Amino acid sequence: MEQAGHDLAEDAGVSSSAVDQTVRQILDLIRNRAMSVGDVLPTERELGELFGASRNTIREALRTIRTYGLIDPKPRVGAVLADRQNVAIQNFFAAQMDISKTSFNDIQGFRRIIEVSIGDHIILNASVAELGALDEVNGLIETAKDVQEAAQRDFDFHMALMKLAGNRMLVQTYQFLSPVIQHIMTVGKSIRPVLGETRRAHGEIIAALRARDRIAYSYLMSRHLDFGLRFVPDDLENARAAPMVPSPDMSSSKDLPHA
Amino acid sequence: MEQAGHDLAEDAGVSSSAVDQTVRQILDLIRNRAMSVGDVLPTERELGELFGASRNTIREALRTIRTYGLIDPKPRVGAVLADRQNVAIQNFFAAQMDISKTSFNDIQGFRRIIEVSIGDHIILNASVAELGALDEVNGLIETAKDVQEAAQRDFDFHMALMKLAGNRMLVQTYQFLSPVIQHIMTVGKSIRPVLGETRRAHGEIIAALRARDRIAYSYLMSRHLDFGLRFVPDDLENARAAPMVPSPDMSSSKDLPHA
DNA sequence: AAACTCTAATCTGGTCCAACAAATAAACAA
DNA sequence: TTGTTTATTTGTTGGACCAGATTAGAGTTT
Repeated sequence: MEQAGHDLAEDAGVSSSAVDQTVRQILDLIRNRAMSVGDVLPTERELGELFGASRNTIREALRTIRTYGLIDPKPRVGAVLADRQNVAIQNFFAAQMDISKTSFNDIQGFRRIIEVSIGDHIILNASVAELGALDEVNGLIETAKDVQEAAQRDFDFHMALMKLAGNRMLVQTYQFLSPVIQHIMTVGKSIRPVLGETRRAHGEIIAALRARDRIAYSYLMSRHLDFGLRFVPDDLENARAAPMVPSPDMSSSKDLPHA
Repeated sequence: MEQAGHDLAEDAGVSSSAVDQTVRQILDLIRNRAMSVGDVLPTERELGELFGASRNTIREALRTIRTYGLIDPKPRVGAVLADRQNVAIQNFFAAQMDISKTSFNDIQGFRRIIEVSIGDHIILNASVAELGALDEVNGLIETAKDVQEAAQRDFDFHMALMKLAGNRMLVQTYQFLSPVIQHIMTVGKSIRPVLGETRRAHGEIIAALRARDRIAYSYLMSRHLDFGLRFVPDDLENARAAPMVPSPDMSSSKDLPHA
């Protein structure tokens, strides 16, 4: 049976499909040329000539890279290196159909494991000034105009905590999960909007950190996360009302600054 | 900084590209027919006729769904509904994160945070039989013929622990880091090969779990990780592990070092 | 007649090709 | 400056062929 027990790279056959090879080649191209966001890839025809593949093959490879949120093709310009992984990840999770209970519980459980246990690191690393900045971030929560912005502020606070732990892998992982976490927050807040309570809970957490009280931190953070999760329904089906299922790809969304 | 413009919910994508529409249609098809893993989608030609799109468009849409890990096309059969999100999520991981920018200390610190704090979850979730299986995995360590295999066995033990915690996100994250972790282990063991000590330390950890003693687990695991880290030099720049370039799709995921 | 073997037709995804449509950056004209 | 044209690029289509696996069937053997 197909079980996850096996390691990846079992057959490691050198012969993969032309599209897969092209994906690798394009990613290598991006890496070797040290391209960054905003740069444009060669045109599809040029890539085809470069790698000896037809334009259809190139397009399928670009479609994969595009699904990762790494590029955003524009007519007349080419594929622009993009930074839309958050949208891509959101689409990824939205495409999973059994996303309802298990996956969200997994992610919340993952948060719980991480956030509760970083107290020690924050206590060791964070300065008084940094804790003050935390207070400032927390204060913004109640200025949110709508549910989505409130979720954004809430997430900002937890992300600020992550950063204080002083571990980049931690921050990257949390960043990776940010679309889903914010979605969970949005759903929870739209069901039960209690910005004041959230702010107070965050404040208590900050106070525990100021007192360098790791026991209090663990308790308060654990309680805070449990409380938030309580109001997330088991079936997130109606959650589709929230902006969880945008266009499958990024579809060159124009980021109008004011619209 | 992240651009604050959240464009997710605004236009709801009334007029997206044909490929994007097709992706949605195929996903809807899967949902409406209540298809599950193992079922086969209609052929590309049939889908094209069904949705009024050319086969190339269908193929690009399928390529996206494939990148999500939802299907696994097989010649002469069709696109089989698959359950390869674990591989897919790793590719998304790799596409977003630049491991090279995180130091090995970051990754070890990340391990420490996770592995030390999952004791509670293992104590709650793991049965006696599962702890016995853990013993079995641990016993294989001293059968390793070379350093690399020893690192593999060592990693297997820690991965088995992760799985006992009962959180898939955790397992996927650990799986994603496996090349780097195993590399660290390999370096450490080649500097100071102490398979017996490792096995004994693991045994103590298992004993703590059997006794449902969370304090002992935290202490022993923490000591174990610190001990292993002590013999890893700080700069592992020259000895990079496998590159973290994502395998394009799930088909035959291979982590061959380039060059 | 029934069972087995080998072969050819058939169906699938994988790849390629040529063309046209739509969008738009850039050059150009008013 | 403003509107228009042009050229280039992606988006989409319809077709073609290939490699490989499955299937149907003819032929052979029991």
